[in-house]
Amino acid sequence: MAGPSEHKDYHHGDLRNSLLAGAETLLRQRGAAAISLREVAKLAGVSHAAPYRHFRDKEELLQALATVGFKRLAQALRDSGAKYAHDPAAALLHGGETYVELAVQHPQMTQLMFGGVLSKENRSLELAECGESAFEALLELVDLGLARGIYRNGDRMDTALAAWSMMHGLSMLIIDGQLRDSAATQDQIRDLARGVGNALMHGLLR
Amino acid sequence: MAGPSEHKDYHHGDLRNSLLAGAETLLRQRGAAAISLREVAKLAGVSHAAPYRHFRDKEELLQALATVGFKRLAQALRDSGAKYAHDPAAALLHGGETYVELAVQHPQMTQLMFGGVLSKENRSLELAECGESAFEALLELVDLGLARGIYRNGDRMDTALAAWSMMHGLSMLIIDGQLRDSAATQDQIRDLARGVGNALMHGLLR
DNA sequence: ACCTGAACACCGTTCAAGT
DNA sequence: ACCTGAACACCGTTCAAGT
Repeated sequence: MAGPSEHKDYHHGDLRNSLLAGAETLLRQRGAAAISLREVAKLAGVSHAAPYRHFRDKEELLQALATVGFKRLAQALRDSGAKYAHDPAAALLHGGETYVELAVQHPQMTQLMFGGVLSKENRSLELAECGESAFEALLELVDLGLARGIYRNGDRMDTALAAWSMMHGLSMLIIDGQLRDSAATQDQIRDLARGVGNALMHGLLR
Repeated sequence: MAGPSEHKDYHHGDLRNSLLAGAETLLRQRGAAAISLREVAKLAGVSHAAPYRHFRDKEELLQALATVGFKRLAQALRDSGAKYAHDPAAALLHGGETYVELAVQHPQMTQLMFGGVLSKENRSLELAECGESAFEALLELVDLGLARGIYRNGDRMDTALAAWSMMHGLSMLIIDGQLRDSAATQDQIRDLARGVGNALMHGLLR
């Protein structure tokens, strides 16, 4: 578990990953806004200027961190597709539930990914790719249903966007504390996700 | 247009509102994260310690600013209800479109209101009341439809939450730039809102 | 190559002091 | 009552200098 180098001069063989690990700790503990490059450097046992050898600026470190979140999300959605391949409606519903549960379990990460923390321009290629990969995982869930003809609308984008909006909106409302009274426990959150999932599938109208 | 006082000693009869106006300017120009109390004070022509006479800390100023946004939102939803009182489905759809348009027109304000900028605890009474007032305006839109029996689910909370989640999610995805390609123009945004509104009303399933 | 330490221009917040 | 100016402990970023 010790560092790969025995020299005293350079404390790290892999400072970049040490910095990312420290940043994720701060993210979990105190949120994206409380991540300071100087504290991340201190956690890694290095001077406050050292991070600039590995990241152009703070933004680049935050983008690298958000990438982890998008990878996690894409994987979870693909798992839903694999698990319910025989029942495409259940696959989409389960994917939605998973989306909300993941967001609520990692609220700070979700806010970093979707909360306007990162600049809209200058997004790194890797971040863009991981975001698109997560969206593609959703599209594949939709395609399962389209292949069986279960959806009213044949446009995969329309169907995917409606599902994404519904589950994303519920997630953000819970995370931001707008539903504090009715989303306190994990059971309540699952029920909320199922409720809006049901409305998504069958519609509000009689 | 000049200050209400002729004295040179105190530049403001209403420093509190001058500070709020300056903060809103910074919010629009550069986002919530870029609001600094020191710059707000400079915009009002006052020392950097003066704001502390009117706000306990930066958080309190930001909360006062977010209150304005919630009032605007509540009013817009009530207008939809008044305009389409005879057609409750249209009222809810129009309310949803308005929600998205308002969010896209004021992205920085929306992120201040819903983006995890404000602390979840210590929310001022006024902010909480304005948030609840906006939610009540949504519930009244739902009640119009319940009175005519148009909804499958008789629970007003379930219906309201599904509608809110859908429109809130779409708004946040657009604002955060996740739909950059397909939400560039105002017309495209209206079409997206109508598309998910249609899915909300009729459901994804055939 | 990789890191340090000083420096610069910022922050939020506090507090004695002025009028 | 209302505001100022100095002070403190932080920031992100840059850069000459060390090994």
